[in-house]
Amino acid sequence: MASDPNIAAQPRRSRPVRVADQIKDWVVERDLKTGARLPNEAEMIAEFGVSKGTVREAMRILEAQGLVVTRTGPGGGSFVGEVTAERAKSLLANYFYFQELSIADIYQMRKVLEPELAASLAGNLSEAQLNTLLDLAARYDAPARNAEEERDQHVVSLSFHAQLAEFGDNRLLGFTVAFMARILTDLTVYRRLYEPHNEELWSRGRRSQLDLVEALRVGDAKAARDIMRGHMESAEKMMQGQEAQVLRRFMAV
Amino acid sequence: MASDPNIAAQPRRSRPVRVADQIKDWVVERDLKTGARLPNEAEMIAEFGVSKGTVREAMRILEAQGLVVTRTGPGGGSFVGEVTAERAKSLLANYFYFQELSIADIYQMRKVLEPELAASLAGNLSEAQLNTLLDLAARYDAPARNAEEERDQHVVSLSFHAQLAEFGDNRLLGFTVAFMARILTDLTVYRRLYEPHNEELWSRGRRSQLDLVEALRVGDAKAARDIMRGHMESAEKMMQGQEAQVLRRFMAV
DNA sequence: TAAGATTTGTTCGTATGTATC
DNA sequence: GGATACATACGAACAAATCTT
Repeated sequence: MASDPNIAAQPRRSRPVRVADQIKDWVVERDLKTGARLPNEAEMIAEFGVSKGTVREAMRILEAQGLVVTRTGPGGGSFVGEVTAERAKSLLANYFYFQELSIADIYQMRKVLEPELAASLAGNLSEAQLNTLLDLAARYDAPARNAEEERDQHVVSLSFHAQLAEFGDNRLLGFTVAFMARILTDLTVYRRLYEPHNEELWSRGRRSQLDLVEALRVGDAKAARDIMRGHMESAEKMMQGQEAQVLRRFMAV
Repeated sequence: MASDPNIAAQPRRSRPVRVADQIKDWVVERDLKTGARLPNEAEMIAEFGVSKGTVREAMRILEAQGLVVTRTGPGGGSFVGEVTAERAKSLLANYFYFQELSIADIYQMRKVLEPELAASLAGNLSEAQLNTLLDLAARYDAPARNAEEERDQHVVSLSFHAQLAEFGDNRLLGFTVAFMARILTDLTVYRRLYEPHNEELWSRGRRSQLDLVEALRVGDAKAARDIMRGHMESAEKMMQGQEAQVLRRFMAV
């Protein structure tokens, strides 16, 4: 109910922050849903007894967290805005900007989560969903001819996994898998020049995605898990071989 | 380098968010570290050619994301502020406020991640760290006598897992495990009145934590993994029996 | 302790932009 | 196109916090 679970003595909260907290409480108390209308500026000024500037700063705080959206014009105003997965990923990425994440760290999680996700999807996907996956796999049916093409294939390959994550019912698992795909997408790859393109690894990776879709179609959870586990192990090897590093940057919200 | 990876046509960005983005770019370009000083209000007004109110709204946006902190007085101003794990958890929790998370969802992930974490810690903890874990375990060495005590034990038990998460080197794995512990801590438990306290489950849970610490001490990764897996399975059963539901609320940042 | 300097915090009045009718 | 109802942005003044002397 309250917006502050740990009521530890804060250093001091500025007025805009306190107003933002009050609005959060206001929303939770009334159990307002996405799209519900909030009081307009003038009403908030009266309600909280603060100036326009303070109200506006409070709204920017809530907007930055994705909790409200604002529109100008007649019928405009502020509305409860659902936090999108995209925004949540960006905000979380900002945290890891300050952390040292290695390829090994990411793959330690991918190696257990992706197989788990694959197994839980086996037999639960529609024909349309399976075809969506095949379409993505088809977008790199030829070996990359240069570094740029290889990077493109890498990105598409990751969107295959992100798509898989969206198909599941478990929003927590789906979000986590999609977030890792996003981190890997924003990767700077320092490829060693003398490191040749490994065609055998590429064809194994492609093969495993097709096999995976087939296992999902026939509902073979164990096969899906095993295929994905093997795929993750090769993928990690490839990344390590390319001495990939996680790119440090802030994400737009 | 840029703060906007997907340059898709946005509906329109207000001046404060554009200023906030410019400041982010400014920080990334110069590779400013935590604590580095940002230009003061007057300088930003001159630099970006906007009013004081706009600059302040931009700062509130960055503050809400934990990217800057601001202090008043001489020597005050705005500084690059590391996003804390606490804040990241709060922001992420706001996303799941709008999602329907079940106990089963959370435990599908816990059952694979916690054993993985335990295994990776085996043999890598100092005596002091092991003792910290034992201290936490000692805080519920007697069966709960009522619902309130049981809830307290639940919270302390989760802090055991959160502590474990902090001891690891993998920040991604650690954050994810700690985040799940936090969600479970903010749980509303609707215990069925006719459901008696299950003392056997309690003693098994306590036993497994002590066994786990021992396995970690002697460096037996396989035992640590197995113990944790069993512990997770009992914990899920207990939660399901209590018809626990994930509490919906906004988190303070 | 007290005064002064520095920087953010807050208010108010006014004007402009934007979308709907 | 004009009227209306909103948010958006500016500028000047004053308040509060905090550091130094």
